[in-house]
Amino acid sequence: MRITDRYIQREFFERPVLEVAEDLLGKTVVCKKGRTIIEGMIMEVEAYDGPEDKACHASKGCTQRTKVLFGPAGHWYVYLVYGMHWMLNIVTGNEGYPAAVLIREAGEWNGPGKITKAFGIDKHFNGKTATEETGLWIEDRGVIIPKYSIERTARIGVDYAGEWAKKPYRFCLLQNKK
DNA sequence: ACGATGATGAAC
DNA sequence: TTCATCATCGTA
Repeated sequence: MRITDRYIQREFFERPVLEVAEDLLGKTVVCKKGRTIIEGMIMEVEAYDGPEDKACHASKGCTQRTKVLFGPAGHWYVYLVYGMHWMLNIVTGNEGYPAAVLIREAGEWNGPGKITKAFGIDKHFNGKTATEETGLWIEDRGVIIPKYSIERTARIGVDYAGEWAKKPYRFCLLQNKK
Protein backbone atom coordinates (compact mmCIF):
# COMPACT_ATOMS: atom_id res chain seq x y z
CA MET A 1 0.00 0.00 0.00
CA ARG A 2 1.29 3.45 -0.87
CA ILE A 3 1.61 6.13 1.76
CA THR A 4 -0.78 8.36 -0.17
CA ASP A 5 -3.51 5.75 0.20
CA ARG A 6 -3.42 5.78 3.95
CA TYR A 7 -2.16 9.18 4.94
CA ILE A 8 -4.84 11.35 6.45
CA GLN A 9 -5.93 14.32 4.33
CA ARG A 10 -7.13 17.71 5.39
CA GLU A 11 -10.84 16.85 5.18
CA PHE A 12 -10.44 14.57 8.19
CA PHE A 13 -9.37 17.56 10.29
CA GLU A 14 -12.03 19.90 8.93
CA ARG A 15 -14.58 18.74 11.49
CA PRO A 16 -15.47 19.63 15.09
CA VAL A 17 -12.41 19.15 17.27
CA LEU A 18 -14.07 16.64 19.62
CA GLU A 19 -14.85 14.33 16.71
CA VAL A 20 -11.36 14.65 15.32
CA ALA A 21 -9.78 14.02 18.72
CA GLU A 22 -11.74 10.83 19.27
CA ASP A 23 -11.09 9.58 15.74
CA LEU A 24 -7.36 10.18 16.06
CA LEU A 25 -7.08 7.39 18.62
CA GLY A 26 -5.58 4.39 16.84
CA LYS A 27 -4.10 6.46 14.02
CA THR A 28 -0.32 6.62 13.58
CA VAL A 29 1.95 9.66 13.67
CA VAL A 30 4.88 9.30 11.30
CA CYS A 31 8.04 11.42 11.29
CA LYS A 32 10.56 11.01 8.49
CA LYS A 33 13.99 12.61 8.54
CA GLY A 34 16.26 11.46 5.76
CA ARG A 35 16.28 7.68 5.94
CA THR A 36 15.08 7.64 9.54
CA ILE A 37 11.42 6.99 10.26
CA ILE A 38 9.92 7.24 13.73
CA GLU A 39 6.27 6.48 14.33
CA GLY A 40 3.76 5.72 17.05
CA MET A 41 0.09 4.90 17.33
CA ILE A 42 -1.90 7.67 19.01
CA MET A 43 -3.22 6.52 22.37
CA GLU A 44 -4.11 9.71 24.20
CA VAL A 45 -5.21 13.16 23.01
CA GLU A 46 -6.86 16.33 24.26
CA ALA A 47 -9.20 18.71 22.43
CA TYR A 48 -8.90 22.49 22.70
CA ASP A 49 -12.05 24.06 21.41
CA GLY A 50 -12.28 27.64 20.27
CA PRO A 51 -12.08 31.17 21.69
CA GLU A 52 -14.45 30.42 24.58
CA ASP A 53 -12.35 27.52 25.89
CA LYS A 54 -10.28 29.09 28.66
CA ALA A 55 -7.76 26.26 28.41
CA CYS A 56 -7.23 26.92 24.71
CA HIS A 57 -4.46 29.38 23.92
CA ALA A 58 -6.77 31.07 21.44
CA SER A 59 -8.94 32.34 24.31
CA LYS A 60 -6.31 35.11 24.57
CA GLY A 61 -7.04 36.13 21.01
CA CYS A 62 -5.16 35.85 17.76
CA THR A 63 -1.52 36.64 18.47
CA GLN A 64 1.86 35.85 16.96
CA ARG A 65 1.83 32.62 18.96
CA THR A 66 -1.76 31.54 18.36
CA LYS A 67 -2.31 32.58 14.74
CA VAL A 68 -1.74 29.03 13.51
CA LEU A 69 -4.76 27.93 15.56
CA PHE A 70 -6.91 30.34 13.57
CA GLY A 71 -5.60 29.03 10.27
CA PRO A 72 -6.74 26.07 8.15
CA ALA A 73 -7.07 22.52 9.50
CA GLY A 74 -4.40 19.92 9.01
CA HIS A 75 -1.53 22.18 10.09
CA TRP A 76 0.74 21.56 13.07
CA TYR A 77 0.61 23.89 16.06
CA VAL A 78 3.83 23.50 18.02
CA TYR A 79 4.80 25.60 21.02
CA LEU A 80 7.04 25.53 24.09
CA VAL A 81 5.84 25.06 27.68
CA TYR A 82 7.74 25.22 30.95
CA GLY A 83 10.76 26.51 29.06
CA MET A 84 11.69 23.07 27.80
CA HIS A 85 8.93 20.94 26.30
CA TRP A 86 7.51 21.21 22.81
CA MET A 87 3.80 20.38 22.49
CA LEU A 88 2.49 18.85 19.26
CA ASN A 89 -1.04 19.79 18.17
CA ILE A 90 -2.96 19.42 14.92
CA VAL A 91 -5.30 22.26 13.95
CA THR A 92 -8.93 21.29 13.29
CA GLY A 93 -12.21 22.78 12.12
CA ASN A 94 -12.90 25.63 9.75
CA GLU A 95 -10.36 28.34 9.08
CA GLY A 96 -11.00 31.22 11.46
CA TYR A 97 -12.23 28.97 14.26
CA PRO A 98 -9.29 28.24 16.59
CA ALA A 99 -9.21 24.62 17.75
CA ALA A 100 -6.64 21.86 17.91
CA VAL A 101 -5.91 18.39 19.23
CA LEU A 102 -2.89 17.88 21.51
CA ILE A 103 -1.20 14.52 21.04
CA ARG A 104 -0.28 13.34 24.53
CA GLU A 105 0.71 9.73 24.04
CA ALA A 106 1.83 7.84 20.93
CA GLY A 107 3.50 4.47 20.66
CA GLU A 108 5.94 4.01 23.52
CA TRP A 109 5.98 7.69 24.50
CA ASN A 110 3.66 8.48 27.40
CA GLY A 111 3.77 12.24 27.57
CA PRO A 112 3.47 15.14 25.15
CA GLY A 113 6.98 16.36 25.91
CA LYS A 114 8.47 12.92 25.36
CA ILE A 115 6.88 12.51 21.94
CA THR A 116 8.38 15.69 20.54
CA LYS A 117 11.76 14.86 22.08
CA ALA A 118 11.71 11.38 20.52
CA PHE A 119 10.52 12.69 17.15
CA GLY A 120 12.89 15.66 17.14
CA ILE A 121 10.01 18.12 16.77
CA ASP A 122 10.45 21.77 17.64
CA LYS A 123 9.16 25.15 16.57
CA HIS A 124 10.13 24.84 12.95
CA PHE A 125 7.22 22.46 12.47
CA ASN A 126 4.85 25.15 13.71
CA GLY A 127 2.44 26.13 10.93
CA LYS A 128 3.58 23.32 8.60
CA THR A 129 1.08 20.97 6.99
CA ALA A 130 0.75 17.35 8.11
CA THR A 131 1.96 15.87 4.83
CA GLU A 132 4.84 13.84 3.43
CA GLU A 133 6.47 17.03 2.22
CA THR A 134 7.09 18.36 5.70
CA GLY A 135 8.18 14.95 7.03
CA LEU A 136 5.51 14.77 9.73
CA TRP A 137 2.07 13.36 9.05
CA ILE A 138 -0.63 10.99 10.32
CA GLU A 139 -1.68 7.69 8.76
CA ASP A 140 -4.71 5.45 9.06
CA ARG A 141 -3.36 1.93 9.35
CA GLY A 142 -6.85 0.47 9.64
CA VAL A 143 -6.89 0.05 13.40
CA ILE A 144 -10.48 0.11 14.65
CA ILE A 145 -11.08 1.52 18.13
CA PRO A 146 -14.44 0.47 19.60
CA LYS A 147 -16.25 3.04 21.73
CA TYR A 148 -16.04 0.90 24.87
CA SER A 149 -12.24 1.06 24.84
CA ILE A 150 -12.18 4.85 24.90
CA GLU A 151 -12.10 6.71 28.20
CA ARG A 152 -12.98 10.41 28.46
CA THR A 153 -11.66 12.51 31.34
CA ALA A 154 -10.83 16.11 32.18
CA ARG A 155 -7.73 17.58 30.60
CA ILE A 156 -4.37 17.61 32.37
CA GLY A 157 -2.66 20.71 33.71
CA VAL A 158 -5.44 23.19 32.98
CA ASP A 159 -6.88 23.82 36.46
CA TYR A 160 -6.69 27.55 35.82
CA ALA A 161 -9.44 27.24 33.17
CA GLY A 162 -12.39 27.27 35.57
CA GLU A 163 -15.44 25.39 34.28
CA TRP A 164 -13.56 24.50 31.11
CA ALA A 165 -11.02 22.53 33.15
CA LYS A 166 -13.74 20.02 34.05
CA LYS A 167 -14.92 19.25 30.54
CA PRO A 168 -14.19 15.69 29.38
CA TYR A 169 -12.00 16.72 26.48
CA ARG A 170 -9.25 14.14 27.08
CA PHE A 171 -9.54 10.86 25.19
CA CYS A 172 -7.51 7.76 26.17
CA LEU A 173 -7.34 4.17 25.08
CA LEU A 174 -8.23 1.87 27.96
CA GLN A 175 -5.21 -0.39 28.37
CA ASN A 176 -2.21 -0.97 30.59
CA LYS A 177 -3.82 1.29 33.12
CA LYS A 178 -2.98 0.59 36.75
C1' DA B 1 7.44 17.45 46.29
C1' DC B 2 9.96 20.32 43.53
C1' DG B 3 13.24 22.69 40.42
C1' DA B 4 14.66 23.37 35.61
C1' DT B 5 14.00 26.89 32.05
C1' DG B 6 12.30 30.38 28.44
C1' DA B 7 8.46 32.15 25.59
C1' DT B 8 4.29 34.60 26.24
C1' DG B 9 0.90 38.11 27.32
C1' DA B 10 -0.43 41.60 30.43
C1' DA B 11 0.66 45.21 33.34
C1' DC B 12 3.22 49.18 34.18
C1' DT C 1 10.70 46.72 30.52
C1' DT C 2 9.47 43.78 33.96
C1' DC C 3 6.61 39.96 35.96
C1' DA C 4 3.81 35.92 36.87
C1' DT C 5 2.39 32.09 34.47
C1' DC C 6 2.71 27.76 32.20
C1' DA C 7 -1.38 21.91 27.64
C1' DT C 8 5.90 18.86 31.58
C1' DC C 9 9.42 15.75 33.20
C1' DG C 10 13.02 13.69 35.95
C1' DT C 11 14.83 13.22 40.29
C1' DA C 12 13.87 12.60 45.24
